[in-house]
Amino acid sequence: MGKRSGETYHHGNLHETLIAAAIELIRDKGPNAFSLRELAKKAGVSHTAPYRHFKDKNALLAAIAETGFKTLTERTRNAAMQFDGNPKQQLIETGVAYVELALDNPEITLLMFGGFIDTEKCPKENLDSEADNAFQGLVNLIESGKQSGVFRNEETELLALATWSMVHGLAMLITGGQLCGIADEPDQVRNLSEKVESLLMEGILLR
Amino acid sequence: MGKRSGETYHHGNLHETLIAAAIELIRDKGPNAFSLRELAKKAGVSHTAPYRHFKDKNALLAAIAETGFKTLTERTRNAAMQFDGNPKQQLIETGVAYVELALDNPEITLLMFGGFIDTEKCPKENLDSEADNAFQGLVNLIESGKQSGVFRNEETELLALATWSMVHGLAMLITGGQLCGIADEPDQVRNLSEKVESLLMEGILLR
DNA sequence: ACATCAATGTTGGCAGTGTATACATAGATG
DNA sequence: CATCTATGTATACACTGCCAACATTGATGT
Repeated sequence: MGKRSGETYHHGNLHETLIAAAIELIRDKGPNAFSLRELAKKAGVSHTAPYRHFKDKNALLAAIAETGFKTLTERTRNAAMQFDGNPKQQLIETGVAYVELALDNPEITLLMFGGFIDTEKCPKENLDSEADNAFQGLVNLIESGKQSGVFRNEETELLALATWSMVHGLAMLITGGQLCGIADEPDQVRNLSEKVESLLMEGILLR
Repeated sequence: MGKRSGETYHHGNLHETLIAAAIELIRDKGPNAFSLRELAKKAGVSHTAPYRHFKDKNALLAAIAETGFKTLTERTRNAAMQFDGNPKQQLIETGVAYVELALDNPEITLLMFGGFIDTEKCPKENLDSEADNAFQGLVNLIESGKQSGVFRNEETELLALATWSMVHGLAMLITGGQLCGIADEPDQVRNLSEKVESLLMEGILLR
């Protein structure tokens, strides 16, 4: 008998509920101050119920980071799609999307890249399969840009890595609070992202 | 009278001892698994002794991050000094030093930039005074490079931010394990740093 | 020289944490 | 309808950060 959800012994879909509630908690209090017991209370279950769905706290955090990588892939892909056929603009918009996502979700971004999650050795397996997806989109974009003669004929992986480093660095500086006063508001961030990436395109050397 | 350090009731210089021991612990187990009580045991004092020297755990972490920023400033400045009069090389070596420091101290780097420390709002005060120092060195370097006609005549802060983002992003990707297999060994890292920064110099657009 | 004090260290305790173990419930399956 | 398995609960333990009360000591002033 299912009177109202929450009154039954079995929750129904604790798994997704936990992830959603955890994201909320992390948004509020940061990835550090996040506790499984508080999460369980928020979800209305006993404090050991989450262990039926996640091996341990780390696994839950990894699942959340995974969703973060998914939306990162989505958003950057969408941004690129809107300027199909214009690789330069695509690259810029991809970067802007990357940085803007970080600005929108600073705590989740820290969770994704801040070393909160123990990924044994090199995270080539589960978690970073998604991170690789985002990177792969960048690689494809650059490859096609090279073939249409927009980008230099350097190793594609290198060009992609440079671009990734640039936007990732900007994103992490912002979420880490290092750019307070310079990049607080969304329009500041977009403006900065565009300028910085233009520099990467044009180079900073005088010619 | 100081028979041997450790046998006296008063430790003598717990402050520095704690910081040093804490750095060791963090290196071993990461900034997340670091506990004050274990630190106290390692230092040979009771589990509340650290509170005589640091307001709370966060303050201790902040102090450690501070030392990290100090060595970052030192190392990058040294790297730049070795190529005085050659702004382009200076910029490259500064970046390499930045990334290499992160590779040498991944856990401390995560502590510095990974959002482990609660810095109230914008960390303009204590902690980031040092971070600003490192950035200021970069600004000076670029300013002089502009005046000697090596760098483009763009806003100095923007050029500096672009450079910083680039190396910071590369550093964080490495410490975050995102570049496993690509940048594990020191020589790989140096090589990658140089190439990536060269790209920033020359630009990635075909011309 | 001695009393006083502030700095530094210790003991004990509390609430909160992650997680292991044993038990309870209920939806699915034969 | 019996049984199995997935899911949730209760209890317990070691550990954590931190607070309050107390102990020790080197420095200070008279």
